[in-house]
Amino acid sequence: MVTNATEGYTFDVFKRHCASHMVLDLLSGKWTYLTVTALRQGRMRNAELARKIEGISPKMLSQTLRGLEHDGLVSRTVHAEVPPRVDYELTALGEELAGLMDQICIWAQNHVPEILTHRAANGDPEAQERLAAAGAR
Amino acid sequence: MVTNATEGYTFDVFKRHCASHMVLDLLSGKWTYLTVTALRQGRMRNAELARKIEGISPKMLSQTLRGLEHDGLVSRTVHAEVPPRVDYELTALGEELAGLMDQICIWAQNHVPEILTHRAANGDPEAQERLAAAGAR
DNA sequence: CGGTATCCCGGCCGATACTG
DNA sequence: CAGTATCGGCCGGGATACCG
Repeated sequence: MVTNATEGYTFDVFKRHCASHMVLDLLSGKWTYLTVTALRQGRMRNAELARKIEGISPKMLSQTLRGLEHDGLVSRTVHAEVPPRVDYELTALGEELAGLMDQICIWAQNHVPEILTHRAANGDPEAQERLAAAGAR
Repeated sequence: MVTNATEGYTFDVFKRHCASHMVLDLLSGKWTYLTVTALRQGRMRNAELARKIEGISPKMLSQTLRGLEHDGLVSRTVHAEVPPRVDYELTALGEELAGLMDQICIWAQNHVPEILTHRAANGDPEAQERLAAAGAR
């Protein structure tokens, strides 16, 4: 229920609240992000994706894709062949989201050193190690 | 280790890989997203944030903020007063990310019905319920 | 008021093994 | 090759109680 409901304000709060949860559902998965951005490169079959994402288990790939399909972000087309072949592709909806996600991905890429520095300054041993490794290279 | 390392290709893969994990670390938290976007409204104290985010426990708020501070996305300033007062504010770095996150948030807001429809079509009972409730209003 | 420590559960996710 | 079923560990995160 929407608690702080002043007149005329209710729906916006509701939308905010609802949207937030949707966003969380969409992003929360460990692999969702990688899968979506990987699919930006175009229609792709299962094995291809698995190779791109590197580290994902067949189970999680399948599971993630089903989740995305469930939300209408990814379309799945099965070809009646032997051996079986399945293609995945971003829908128009998914494409929009993927674009936004990619922005964040790019941002993250460009600021990795900066963030790493902050972490190291705050005593994160892993970050310090990474920085040292990067410096040594 | 980077497995599929062709010459000259290694570093990009490394960057991608590294960035991906950073992104995941940044976004994975259930509350990170909400906290960051909430902070977009400006400097704010703990209790204020707790009210804005609605549903977050003190523990998770604290924990999330510490994580963000750790990465240099949020600055924390303590005022020597009684009762104690602490302000949180996005850093320049955090502001950048917040802008991007907000894009996704807005996108999600605008596409809630669409996604809900997809989910309902795929037999998600909760989505069906929500749609019915929205329709009845 | 702001923050932490402790307990504990649900579910995410990985590994493995198996069907079509 | 695509996908599922099952088991199990791990940890995110909620509730509660407690310090400065």
